Parts: sequence; structure tokens; C-alpha cells
Amino acid sequence: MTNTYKYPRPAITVDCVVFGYDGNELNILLIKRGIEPFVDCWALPGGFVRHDETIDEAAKRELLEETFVKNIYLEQLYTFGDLYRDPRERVISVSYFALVRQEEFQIKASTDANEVAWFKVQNTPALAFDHENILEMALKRLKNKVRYEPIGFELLPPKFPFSALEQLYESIIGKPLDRRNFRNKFQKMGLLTKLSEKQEKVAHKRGFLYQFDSDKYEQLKKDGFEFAI
Amino acid sequence: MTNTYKYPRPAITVDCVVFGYDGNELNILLIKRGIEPFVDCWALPGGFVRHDETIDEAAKRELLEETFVKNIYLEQLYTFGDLYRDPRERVISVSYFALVRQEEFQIKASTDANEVAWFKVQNTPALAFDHENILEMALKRLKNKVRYEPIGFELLPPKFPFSALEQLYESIIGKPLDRRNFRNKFQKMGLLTKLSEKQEKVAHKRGFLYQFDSDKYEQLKKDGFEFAI
DNA sequence: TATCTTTGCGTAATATATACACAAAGACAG
DNA sequence: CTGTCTTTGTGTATATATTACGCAAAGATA
Repeated sequence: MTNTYKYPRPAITVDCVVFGYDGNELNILLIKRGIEPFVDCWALPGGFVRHDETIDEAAKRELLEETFVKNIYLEQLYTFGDLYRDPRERVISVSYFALVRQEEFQIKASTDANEVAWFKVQNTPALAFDHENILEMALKRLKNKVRYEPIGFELLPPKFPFSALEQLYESIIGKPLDRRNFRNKFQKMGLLTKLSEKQEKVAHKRGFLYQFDSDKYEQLKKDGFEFAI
Repeated sequence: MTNTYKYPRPAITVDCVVFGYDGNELNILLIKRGIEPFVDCWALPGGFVRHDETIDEAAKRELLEETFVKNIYLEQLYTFGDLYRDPRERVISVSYFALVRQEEFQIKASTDANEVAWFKVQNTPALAFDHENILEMALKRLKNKVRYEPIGFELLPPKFPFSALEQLYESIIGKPLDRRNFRNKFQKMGLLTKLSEKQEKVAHKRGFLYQFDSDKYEQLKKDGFEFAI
């Protein structure tokens, strides 16, 4: 590293891949752009990094502005730095990967004259810029990560029946799991607390609700436990 | 994303964590800084991203300038964007993670009046900026990655005895492995070609040399094979 | 020729992953 | 209130993978 270089410098943005689960399918949050370039095109929520905030703060802020949800699972994904990602000028984008409980989430009606909507991951529209690449990378990361870290719980409500957990895993991994083996494995891990409450308003036998025990998880990790499914 | 923002903008750098293996220990390449800030302090090789190159190209270029090695294993690691990483002004750094065959490598004597040297990973000096954080992250990534992708071969010479492979894995993972189980596992995978050549100039029974068969690996991957050790 | 170090190999014991089926709960329709 | 439908809840046998472990032969050196 020699001396600080001069202008022109690339602009820096953050883009967030926000995953939600509606109890049925894995969804992703998109906004419809109100301005050029790619006006009226769907895109990942994101924006410029301010000079007085870290990149993580920028991601949190953008997410809050778009989703009104705090204390979300958020991690950095990858940085996209090709030359012509943005037709206006050079823009380097640090992408983030977020998981939200779609239930708790209120879609903000048209910020900056933007539409905001959930799309099924399996059925997304064409996206602005290189956002399809970003989404693809996020999906890969989610699929890998869900198998060796208990991040699935970030997508579920705090109390859930076992079947919800299984369906979530199936929809992320993309293939069916054996229900009995899945239950056995999870139960042996001891990360789930069985509540006395049951599901309500279901047209069949009601299942018990469970809670993820994050304290227990932290404790087990210290002893070398490795989550895997 | 609204409109392109104005100056001031952060500067963008790349920093490379270059791992090498000398047949005995895992090493990392550092340069001694010739200018302020952190003059005379050891640091990761890196530098500013030019306006006409992608960030990957910047990393490759910096690496070539420092190491004279091309066609290296190189992947993006993480982007560091805290406000005061660099005391001069705001600098966002995209870090990369590289593996080189230390044998093939020629250390360039004092570029820009800089010293360049290999350090044992277990015995690194204090580093400039937040480079210790970057190194820590790179080490974690390496330890994880070496277990589920055959990247270890990037550090070894093209022909190596089985013991070299085992020692490499042990020094990366940081604990001893059972020699027989390690061999069995690797041999069952079928990724190694046994050559008719043997080790030379060793004061004990000479072992056969092996080669990593990357074509076979690509082929197996297509059929759903997953490398793991 | 004895000594030293490393190579090269296989099997038994244990743990983990997979495959698989049936009875009970509860809503709803008739 | 009875039958039907769907989902819940559970256990075992089999196959597969992981771990632990010891001994003879090669080759250099003294």
C-alpha cells in the first residue's frame, strides 16, 4: 500500500438479500425501483454507504428502512466489484444476507415511491444490475449454512410445531427429509424445548409446540458440539 | 438506492492473506511497510483498487507484484469497513485469501524499499491496521475449507509423498490425525494417482509419490461426490 | 550387520445414518 | 355420533462410516 489515491473513486453500496418464510415457502424481499437506471425493475433493497457509518451499519440501516425489523440475523455475504455493474458509474457493492420472521414483518407501503414485495425464491422476476448473481450466491450460502448452523430458527416464529421446522428445512434444502429421522436427530441434540402448548385450529391431530434453546446451544458449543443436520 | 452520492468517498483497497507451506509449517507472507502510517510495521500485502480493474483483478495484480506467482488459488474472504481502520482517512478493504506453493515462490527483494518475508502462522509479529483480524478470519476459513474442499493440494508440490499430505493437514487443522485412517480415506476417494517414482534422499524407507487428479475430482463432483476429510 | 526411522497395510469395535410402518388425535362431513 | 381424513408421534433393524490399533519390510546410516 503506497499513498492514498485520488479521485475518481468508486461508490460503495450495500445490497441485502432478505429471506423470509411464510410457513410454506421460502421468500425473498424485493423493491421496485422508482428511478433510472432499471426504473420499474425489481431489485434487492440496498443503498449507498454513508461516510459516517460502517458497512455493517449501512446494511442494518437499509434493512430497517425497508422492513422496520430490528435485531435480525444479518451477515456479510460477498463483495461485487466488476467494472460495469452499474451503468451510471463504477459502484462496488457489499452484499448482505438476512433472515427475518415474515410474520412479524410489516411491509412498508411505497417508500420513495417504491413498491416492496415478497417473491417466492423459486419464482423471482428479472432483477436489476447483477442482483441475480447476488441472489444466487445468497441461496447457496443459505443452503450450506442451514445444515451446520441452527439459523433456521431465525425464520420461524418463537414457538413452532415440529412439522414447521421440517418443512422449512425441506424448502431450503430443496428435497424431502425423512420425518422420523429428522425428529430423532433434532431431539437428540437437545436444542429444542418442548412446550405444553399445542397447535391451534388445525384440521387434524394437534402437535406440541417447541422453542429453540439458544442458551443451551451456546453452552454446548463451548464443549465442542457441532450442529449438523 | 437513490442517486449517486457525492464526495467524500472511502478509498478501496485489497489485502491478501497469502499462505504457503514449506514442507513443515504453515506460513504467511508479510511485507514491512516503508511509509507512514505504521512505517516499519509488518502488514498484509495489498494496495488500492484502480479505477479500471475489478477487485479480483486488483488482488491478482497485487499478488503478482509481491510474489511473481500466477495461477494461484485465490478467493475473496471478507470486506472490512469500519470507520477508523486507517488513520489517514476512511478506507474499505476487500480481503483475499491465497494459497501458494512456497517452493515455486521467489521472494522479491525489497519492492518499494519494502521487506517481504514468510512468517510461521503460529508466530506472527504485530500487524498494521486491522490486519490481525483479517489474518484470524483467513485462518478460520482455511481450517474449515481444507476439510471439505481439496485445497490442500494448492500448497503442495505437484508430486508429493503421502506423508507430506498428512503433515500438511495436521499443521492446518492443528491436531494429529491417524496415519492409517487418513490414508484409507484418501485412497478410497480415488483422487490421488500413485506414481512409480519414490521419494529421494531420505534416511528411511522411501515412499511412493502421488499426484492430485483434478480431472477426476471435477468428474466425481458432477455425480454428487462431496470431498471431506 | 545391527539400528533407526518411516512406509505400507487390514480388521474389529463403535458410532452414525438410513429405511421403514402403524396407532392415536382431532377436525369435519354426513 | 360415526366414519373419514390428515397429521402427529414413536422405535428398530440394517447399512455405512468412523475410530482405534500393531506389525513387518524398506532403506539409510554407523
